[in-house]
Amino acid sequence: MVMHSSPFAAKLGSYIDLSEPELLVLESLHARRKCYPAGRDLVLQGQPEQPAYILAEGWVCSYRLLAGGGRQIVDFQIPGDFLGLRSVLSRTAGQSVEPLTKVQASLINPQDLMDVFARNPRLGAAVLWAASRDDAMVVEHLVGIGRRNALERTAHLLLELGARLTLVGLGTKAGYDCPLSQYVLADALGLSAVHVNRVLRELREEGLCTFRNGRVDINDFDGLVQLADFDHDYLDHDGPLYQGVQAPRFAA
Amino acid sequence: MVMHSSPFAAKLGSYIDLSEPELLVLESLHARRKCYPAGRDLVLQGQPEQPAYILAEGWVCSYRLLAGGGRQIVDFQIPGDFLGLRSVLSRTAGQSVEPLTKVQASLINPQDLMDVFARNPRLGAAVLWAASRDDAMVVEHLVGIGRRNALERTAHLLLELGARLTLVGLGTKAGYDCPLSQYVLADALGLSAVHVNRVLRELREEGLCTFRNGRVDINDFDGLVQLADFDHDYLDHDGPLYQGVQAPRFAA
DNA sequence: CCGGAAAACTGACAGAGATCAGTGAATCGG
DNA sequence: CCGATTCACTGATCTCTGTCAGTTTTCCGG
Repeated sequence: MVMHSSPFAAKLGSYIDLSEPELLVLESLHARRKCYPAGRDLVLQGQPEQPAYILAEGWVCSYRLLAGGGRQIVDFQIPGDFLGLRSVLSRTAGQSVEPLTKVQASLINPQDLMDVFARNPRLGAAVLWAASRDDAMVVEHLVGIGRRNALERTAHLLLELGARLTLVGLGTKAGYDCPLSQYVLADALGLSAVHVNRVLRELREEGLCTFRNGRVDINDFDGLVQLADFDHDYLDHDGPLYQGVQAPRFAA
Repeated sequence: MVMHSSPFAAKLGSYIDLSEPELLVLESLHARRKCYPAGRDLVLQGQPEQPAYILAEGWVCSYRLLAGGGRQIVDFQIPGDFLGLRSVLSRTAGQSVEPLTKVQASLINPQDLMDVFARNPRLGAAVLWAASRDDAMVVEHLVGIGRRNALERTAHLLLELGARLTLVGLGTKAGYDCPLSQYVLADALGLSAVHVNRVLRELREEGLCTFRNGRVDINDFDGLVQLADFDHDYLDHDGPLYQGVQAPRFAA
């Protein structure tokens, strides 16, 4: 793997080899990079004409609010991830997007994005793949909440975050920095904060992993994987389709 | 709304006005229509090169299997819906697709599909919108399983199915035919079949809706909507984006 | 460095839903 | 049309997770 200037390039670069010009194009998307404080939503559920961003630094979550006052976090975004890509396509945002830490993000002009894709089909394919990986993660969360118990589900989330962070150079098999509070974790896992606390304690006592002071230490990777029934495939299987994009079909 | 020859055309036609030629193109996609028995998977999770279909008749579910033997149904597909569209993009199928009844479906050649989109951008946009609606439904299921109790969740699913069936002319506000068993419902709702039974009884006793002998009768639509916190928006908001597809931006 | 606020943590108790172990009702292929 | 299989349905019990009501620890701005 090449040294990458941005997590976004690192992420795409881990699936297709990026040429010098392509790296420059990706860099150009970061032109309007700005800093945003934690807690103030970047995208608002139900609002039209919401912006899209590429996240350069910090953590973000996308969530849905319910009438009863509860919220369900659908996914977390980490550096290199798109924010609100869906709302570019479907006009109205289905979810809100909130920074969980101070973040740096680049505002994306939809038209610029389309132009980039038109001129660099491989990048378009890579982003499309990334979007479809995001969908796969949502499905995985659905499966987890529907069919895994609290312990398995929590282990699964911690592993998933670890895998994603490792991809952009922000984590290893041994652990990663994680700014999520137990309340936030609870909103993502469909649990109460109290129970998240109990579950984290159990993971610690079982010698599987330790989540403390903003740091996740994975003590027994294989044990965790087994407990969570964690299947790495949904995160990094084939990568984007090249046929018809990189080269015409008959050339294969 | 015009009289439509297929549920697929009915679905797309409810969001963009379809011209005569466009209707013919949609019809041509149904060329390889075939019948498939209940229970034999059409798409297999984890397998590469899986086919895609447009469902013409019958009910289908897409699901994920877990190591423990449980399964989580991610979504149901009804006539007019795409099957395995995602696997066309990402090479490997993330979910299996199983017919719940005898079905009729049209096998789709990915290349044909791309050609159709290239020549009929409005149809491409409409299908893209439909795909994004599918994603919104998955998110809605996630929110439901994470934050709604069994009664609300079940009510929500029954309402969602009703709305979708109504769109393609297979249901009304008053009810619809529904071939789902309580076991299947349980796999979709993240509940046990026993509890689904109890929940359905309660919905019946509360005078909200009656699910019996393959028929859902909605007795108190507004009551159900309120109980489920059902927000129709995620199913039928704006429809696809026209800008940049139907006409260049400056023409607006 | 200090005080206040947020986050982490804990025990006691309650409740939603799972599991177990069945009995009736419907459906269907032969 | 009949036996078998699937599906619908029920009560009793158990357990996982939520709720309540705190205390302690950590963090952060002034």
